[in-house]
Amino acid sequence: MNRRDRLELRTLRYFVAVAEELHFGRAAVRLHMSQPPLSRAIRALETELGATLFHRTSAGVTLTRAGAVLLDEARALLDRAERVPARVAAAAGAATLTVGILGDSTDPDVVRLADAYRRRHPHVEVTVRETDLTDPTCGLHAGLVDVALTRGPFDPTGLTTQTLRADPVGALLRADDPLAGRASLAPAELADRRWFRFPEGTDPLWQAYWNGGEPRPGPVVRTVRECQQVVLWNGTVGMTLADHVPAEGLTVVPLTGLPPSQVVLAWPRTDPNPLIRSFVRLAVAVYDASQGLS
Amino acid sequence: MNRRDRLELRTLRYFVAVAEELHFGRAAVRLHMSQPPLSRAIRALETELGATLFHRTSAGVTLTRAGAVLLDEARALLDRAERVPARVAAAAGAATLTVGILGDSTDPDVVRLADAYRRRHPHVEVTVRETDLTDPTCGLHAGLVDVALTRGPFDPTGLTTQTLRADPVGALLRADDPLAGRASLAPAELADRRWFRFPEGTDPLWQAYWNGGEPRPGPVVRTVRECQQVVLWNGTVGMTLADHVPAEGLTVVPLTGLPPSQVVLAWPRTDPNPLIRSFVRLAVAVYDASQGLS
DNA sequence: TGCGACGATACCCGCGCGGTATCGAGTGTG
DNA sequence: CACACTCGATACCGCGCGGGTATCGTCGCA
Repeated sequence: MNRRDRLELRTLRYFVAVAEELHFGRAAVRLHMSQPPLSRAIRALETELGATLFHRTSAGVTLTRAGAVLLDEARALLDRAERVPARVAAAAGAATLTVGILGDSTDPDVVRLADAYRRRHPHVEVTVRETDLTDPTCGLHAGLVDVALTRGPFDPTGLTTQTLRADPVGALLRADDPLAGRASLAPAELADRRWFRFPEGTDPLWQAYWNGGEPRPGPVVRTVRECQQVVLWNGTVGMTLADHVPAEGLTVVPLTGLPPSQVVLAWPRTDPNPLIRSFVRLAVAVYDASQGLS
Repeated sequence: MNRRDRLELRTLRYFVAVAEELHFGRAAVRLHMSQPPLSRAIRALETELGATLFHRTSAGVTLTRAGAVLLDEARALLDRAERVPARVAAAAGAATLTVGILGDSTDPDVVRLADAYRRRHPHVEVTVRETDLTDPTCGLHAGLVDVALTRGPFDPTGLTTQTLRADPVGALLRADDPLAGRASLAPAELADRRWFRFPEGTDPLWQAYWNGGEPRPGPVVRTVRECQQVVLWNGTVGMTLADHVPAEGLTVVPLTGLPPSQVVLAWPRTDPNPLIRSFVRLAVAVYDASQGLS
C-alpha cells in the first residue's frame, strides 16, 4: 500500500554489504551509515520478499538459501546498473564541457571542484578557458564557454548566476607607499590616486565595483599581471582580494566599507545541456563544504 | 554529495514510462502520480547521467540517442528486477502461511485482505483454518496457525496483537422476545436471563466480555450456529455483533454501555517468519482503508 | 553473575519526494 | 492578430521515510 514497497537498488546494495560482511555492524561502516537503519532495511527487505535472508544466531550471521540466491541476483543487477551511466554517456557521444575561469583564479576550491567533477563524470571532456579581466562572463555571451567560474558584479541579462562565496577586498599598493603600513583603508583615502581600470566597453557594473564604487581615471589593464606591473611602475593603486599574496615590491591593505567580492557561477539561462546543471550542483556542494570547515 | 545521487530503479521506472508514452502527462497518469515531480525526476536523471535523454520540442517529446540506449538498459534491469522476488521465493521453498479465522467471520474486509495478499504474494500458499468460538487465539499457542484474525479480548501472553477495527455489539434475542422491539438495551435489563456461555477452560477475559461483563449461567456453546440454536430453542440470550444479520426467528438489539468488539490480529511474539510481518502490514492497510471510506 | 558483543527496538529529526498552483512558450484558430 | 489551449517547467508546501542516537535483550564467556 505504501509507496515504499518495490525493490530498490539501494536496498540491494545494503543487502550485498551485509551478505559479504556477514556482520551488520561492519556492513554499516562500509556503507557509511549506522547499524540500526541497516537492520531495519534488511528486515523490510525480508518482509517484502516474504523470505528470511539471514540466520541470526549468537554465533554470527549466515545466509539462508533464499539469501544466497538473492545475493547472486543482487550482484548481477548492481553490476549491470553500475555500467549504465558509462553506456549512456558513450551513446551521448563525446560529452564536452568548457569552463571559463577568470584569469587570476589560483583558488584552491577550483582544484577541488575539478577533482570532484572528474571523479563524478570521468567520461566528460572538460576544457578550461582562462580569460583576462576585461570580460567577467568569460565569453559566455559569445558562446566560447558553457559555464563561467568568475566574479561579480556584471550584467546578468540572459544568464543564470549562482553565488558561491564572498571574499573581502583590499587595496593593491607599492610596498613603499605611505599607506602601505596601515592595517586597513577606506576607499576615500585613495580618492586622489590614479586607479587602474579596464578598457572601454567593459561591463560598467564590473568596472565600477573594481574602482571602489565608481569609475576613476587611470591606466588601462587587462590581466592580473598588468595590474601588478602598473602599480609597480606608475604608483597607481587598485583593488584586489584582501587575502591575495602580492608579488615582490607590492602589498595589499584590506579595504573597509566595500561589499565583498563574490565568486559567481554563470551560465546561459536557456542552455539545456545537463552537464551544466550537474557542474553547478557540484560546485555549490564543494564551495559550501569549504565554507563549512573554514 | 547528496545521498540521492545513485541510480535507482524507481527513477528508471519513471524514465521507461515517459519513454514509452513520449508524453509527460500521460506517463504521470500511468505512474499514478502528477506531472511536475515526474518532470523533475527525469531532469535529475539527466543531470545525474550528464546526458539529455529527451528532445522536448513543441511538437512533442522524442528520445535522444542516449535516451534510446538508456531505454534498453532500463528495460533489461527492470525485467530482471521484476523476477527477483519469484526466484528468492522459489529458493526459500514452498512458503506457507496459515491464517486462523474465528468461526463467524463473514467480514467483507477478510475477502479484501485475502485478495490483496494473494496479489502481493502470489507464491505464498495460504491456508485458512476456521476455528470455533472456544479459543479466540485460533490455536496460536498450539502452533496450529501462524497468525490469528480474530476478536478480543483474550490473554495476550506470548503474543503480539494489533487491533484492526471495533464493532458495536448487540443482544441476540428471539424475534418474539418482549424486548425484541427495543431500539437499544442496557446489559442490566438482561441480568435475570440465562446467557449462553463458552466451555470451562475458555479464556476468562473472552468469556466475561461476551457475557456482558461477567460470566453468567447458561447453556454452553461452541459455534455461532450453536448460539443461534440455543437462543431459538431455550429462550436464552447472548451477545453478538450489532450489525449481525440474524437467522429467521431471531433479532439483534444494540447494547449500550459496553466497549465495542475489537477485530484483532495476533501472532507469536518471537516468530521470525517474515510472511507474518507482511501479512500484518497489509491487514492494517486494508482495514484502515476500509475505515476511511466508511 | 557481571560483562562485553551484537542485533533489535524506541524515538526523533531533516530532507527528499510528491502534491497543488502557476508560469511560459509554442501553436492552432476565429 | 489576439486569444485560448496544450504541455512541460517552476515555485512552494507538507509529510513520510530514511537515517540518526540512545537503549534494550540476549547470548557467550570469564
